[in-house]
Amino acid sequence: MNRTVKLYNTMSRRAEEFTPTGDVVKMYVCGPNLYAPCHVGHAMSYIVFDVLRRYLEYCGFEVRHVQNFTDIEDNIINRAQAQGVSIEELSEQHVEQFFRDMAPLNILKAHVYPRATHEIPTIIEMVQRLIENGHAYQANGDVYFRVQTRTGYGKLSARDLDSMLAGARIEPGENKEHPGDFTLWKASKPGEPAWDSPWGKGRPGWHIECSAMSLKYLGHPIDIHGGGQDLIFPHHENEVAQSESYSDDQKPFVRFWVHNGLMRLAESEEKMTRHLGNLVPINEVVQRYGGDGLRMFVLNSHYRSPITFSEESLESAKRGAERLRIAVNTAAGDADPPVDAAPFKQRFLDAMDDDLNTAGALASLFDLAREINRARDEGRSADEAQAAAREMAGVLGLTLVEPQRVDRAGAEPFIELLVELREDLRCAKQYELSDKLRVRLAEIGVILEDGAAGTRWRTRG
RNA sequence: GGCGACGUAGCCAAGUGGUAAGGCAAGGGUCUGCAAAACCCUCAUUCGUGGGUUCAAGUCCCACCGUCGCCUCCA
Repeated sequence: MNRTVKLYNTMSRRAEEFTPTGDVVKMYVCGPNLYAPCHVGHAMSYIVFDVLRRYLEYCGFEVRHVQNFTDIEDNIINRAQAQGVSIEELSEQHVEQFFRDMAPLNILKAHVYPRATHEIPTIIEMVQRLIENGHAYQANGDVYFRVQTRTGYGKLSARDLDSMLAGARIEPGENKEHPGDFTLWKASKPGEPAWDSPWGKGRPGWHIECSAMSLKYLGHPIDIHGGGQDLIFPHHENEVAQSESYSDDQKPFVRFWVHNGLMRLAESEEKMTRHLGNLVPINEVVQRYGGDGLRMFVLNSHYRSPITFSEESLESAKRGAERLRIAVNTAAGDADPPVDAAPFKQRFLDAMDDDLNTAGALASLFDLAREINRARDEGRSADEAQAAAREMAGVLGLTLVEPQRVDRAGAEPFIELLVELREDLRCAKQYELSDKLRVRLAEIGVILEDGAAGTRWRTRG
């Protein structure tokens, strides 16, 4: 399927038609630092890039998806020391947690998950090259990137060195030539994890790992580099500087920079970052609103807009997901004319083409759901339309399966039995008892619906 | 201080020149023993405020008010 997908590129600050360089779309998404569990803000980012990947694949592109894990960095070292464990143990624990958190969100797995500590030789080679071509220098075992050699420094984040210096937060650092220079390699203190290098024992700086790993696993230029807007500066700006300097500006580093807006908390209005201790764990949200609920919440607004986490919005999203689920999963009749999903699908795809307008795409999906429900009420056929709706929901990564609060398979015979007993009670007009059964089942997550064709039941999270 | 966003109904939110999508909530109705679900109807003459451009502006320009983000810990 040949579609024209437009994507907003942070570098050019406008939406551009997306085309890959080769047969395969090379997509690199910045992963988490492994010193604390992921929070809902991370979930938002991974949901956004999951939808981007799903849509590109839907459009017929083959996507090679790489996501790093940062497993060496100050926070990890500090946290590991505080807990009396090695950085390997700490990272391993959070990698496992990461996959446990992502599974219910229906996030497709990346093809490669490189880790900084496994890529030390590549990193060293890269730093060495940067020193050779004059873009980096060593000082007392540290290696810094020389910001002033790059005329384009600041092009991604739309700022220049002078205006950055106007801000008060740049620390000069005694070893740096220029306050804006950043660390490529950091000499280790006694007791810290360290690797041998031409500059002595040390460890990589934060930014260099992504340049090294994207080069190794995808090759430059990469088509899409994604992450949260908080990474634009300094992280991604520095990646651009070092990666393009590495090839002496022979190769652009990234063709499309894609950044999602950030999530913040309603009450405190504070961004949910872990250093503020103000985080909402993913599993807690999933338990209350379901994976689809969280996804709906994220996709109901544009990925570049900031969103505010609130119970009300999550509840609203959860209810919406339920509405779609019922529309798609409840059997309709077989009379003519069947529902024609084509115009809804068209609207859906047009919205997705337009810089991933998931809110617009969802609107079309909801309209289709109404058509399906209407047809069902009229006894008309909706099988194909339901299949189309499932396909559209699938592009958005919505599962539309019932939440697993009740072990459906195990409980089924017993629920059926209760439904049957309740039918008998209703026939005998024993409504007090039959209503009690319905109420009690609802409390444990089983919803009964009495219709003309008998009683249907479903589960609810 | 520098750079950049945003302000659309009770809440969330789409919509970048042609006369306001969608979801949630609310009210009325159909169906039902009662519910639930679903369907139908109602719910912004109006898009922070004031000017301007235009035949036409939520959409472009200017000013003002307000909210928020980034400025080397951050998805």
